[in-house]
Amino acid sequence: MPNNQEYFKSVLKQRGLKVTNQRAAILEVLSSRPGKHMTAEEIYDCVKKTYPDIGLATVYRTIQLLSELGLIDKLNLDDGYVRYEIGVKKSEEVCHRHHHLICLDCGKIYAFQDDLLENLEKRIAETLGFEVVDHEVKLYGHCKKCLGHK
Amino acid sequence: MPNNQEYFKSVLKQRGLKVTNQRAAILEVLSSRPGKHMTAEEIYDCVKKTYPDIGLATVYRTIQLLSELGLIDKLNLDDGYVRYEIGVKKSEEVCHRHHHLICLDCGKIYAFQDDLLENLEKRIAETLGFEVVDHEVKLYGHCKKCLGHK
DNA sequence: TTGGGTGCAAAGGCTTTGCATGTGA
DNA sequence: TCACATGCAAAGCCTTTGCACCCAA
Repeated sequence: MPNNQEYFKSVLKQRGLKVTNQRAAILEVLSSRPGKHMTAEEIYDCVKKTYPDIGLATVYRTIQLLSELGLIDKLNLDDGYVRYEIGVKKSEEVCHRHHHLICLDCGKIYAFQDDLLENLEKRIAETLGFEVVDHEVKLYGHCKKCLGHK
Repeated sequence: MPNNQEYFKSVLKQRGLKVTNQRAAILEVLSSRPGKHMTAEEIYDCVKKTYPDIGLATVYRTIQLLSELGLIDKLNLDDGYVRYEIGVKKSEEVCHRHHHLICLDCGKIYAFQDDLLENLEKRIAETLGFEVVDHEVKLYGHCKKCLGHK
């Protein structure tokens, strides 16, 4: 994913931060697995294959940085792990975060986009005076595959 | 909230579990604060006023139990604490969980009900074959009060 | 050269668990 | 009576932090 790497480098330089092999390797791991939600430990294990000397602390520090830069998205499934996936934002415009379908049977996570919430947010702004700037939607249920197995 | 307490007792007995003072006290704390989202520590501090000998472990064990029984709802704001609030379910029918508006400025949490998601869920079932049974929606932004302060 | 970055180990902080004692039914 | 519940303290577990060394710019 050279696009991501180039953009990544420019953002870092812009902030006076350094482009290190570790940071590039971590971004590469996530970039090469779009839609995959990885824990810090999983990222650590993957990066170690190409960069054996990396430390877990660096992984934590880097995913926090990448998250702040908006390059990766955070997902919390309340199972004790915070997961990360490569961001889908392609422009500088406001990009509504995609939502997640979580299968209660197999644990698989599906993503979907929907603009339905825009109406809701508009209504909330009108009635409650609350200005929504971000949202997180998680739908739990049973996926097609697991329903078929019954 | 005698209604909650009665229902609570019947559910426990039904499962062969005991109605202890500690459990009743914890439920009472949450019942008397509808819409308030409390951490385990906050519940612990409140319960200690009426039941000084209670242990923090009991609070954790009880909120887990109450959550499994569907009497209280869990809310995770990703700040390191899991919060709980008294459930709003009043009947045995499927009751869609209410949603939360979280102010990024003052941290206050507002609740709202909306049936908008039903359309979305129906569409997801039709197009993806995914059967939604529960959902969690969090909207982040700026509340009326904080917007006024600017 | 040099200030940010990294690795390692230790510390943090919320939550769970083991075990002996207590108690509701 | 007796299985379930509680309190205390210790352990678990994910994540963060301190510090000396390293390295991209």
